Amino acid sequence: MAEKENLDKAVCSVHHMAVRDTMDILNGKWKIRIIASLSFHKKRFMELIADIDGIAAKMLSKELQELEMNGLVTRSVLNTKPITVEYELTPYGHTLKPVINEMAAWGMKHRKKVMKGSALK
Amino acid sequence: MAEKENLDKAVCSVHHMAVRDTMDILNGKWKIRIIASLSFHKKRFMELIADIDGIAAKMLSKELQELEMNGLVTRSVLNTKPITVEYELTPYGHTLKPVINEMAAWGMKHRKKVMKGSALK
DNA sequence: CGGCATCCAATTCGATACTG
DNA sequence: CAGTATCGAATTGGATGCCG
Repeated sequence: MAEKENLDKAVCSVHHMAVRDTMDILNGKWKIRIIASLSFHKKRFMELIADIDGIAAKMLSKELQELEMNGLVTRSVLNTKPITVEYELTPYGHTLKPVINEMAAWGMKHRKKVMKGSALK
Repeated sequence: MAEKENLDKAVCSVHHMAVRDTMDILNGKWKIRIIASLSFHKKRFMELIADIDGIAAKMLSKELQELEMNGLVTRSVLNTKPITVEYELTPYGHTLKPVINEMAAWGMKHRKKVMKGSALK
């Protein structure tokens, strides 16, 4: 029984450490939203600004760089004039889709409660 | 084809809005970690502090209050001396488990890359 | 268009000290 | 033990100007 308890603790601990690792990659206010926005199509800088309401260009730029450094997003500069830049999820970035999809599913299910919750603020 | 494109945009938009709603509830640096920590057992304030390494008492207190306001967590004061306070996920809070579990699954799969990524910083 | 640099305001975060 | 108060630091945000 003490063993079972220890196993229990170990499972819980591993689980929580894994969540922490994921959150380390997805740190910052906007990363999850950026990945969600890119999970269907590649997008240009301006499209991301329009899609992610509330984000400032400075923050988008900064968090895109961090995502790129972590290998989740690629940045492609196209030879147009004026310049065009496309951001796209890498295959590695796409592995986050199940996470994003669960979030979207939860958000849709609990939309009403979310509204109520935000009204309480 | 134009219709298909519009449908595409609509699906994408709804998906992204749902993610935004979820992130509105889970705003702040620590909420997901707190919920992950509570997803197995109810815990006391000090246990949460110990479990979520790096969090300050002030932030834990603040984010727990927000989670409580949004109906995700309950706070119970026990008549012991000194006082004991237990935090527990509500049934509503438990509906976030699939989200947390996906995060944990991703973190475990990509642990090596996460390490590499953090080394790059 | 897609940024970066700068300055400044607002918000968030964290360490320490203190209370019931 | 479970917080709150306070202060200072860090992060975030907006506005503007500039550049290729």
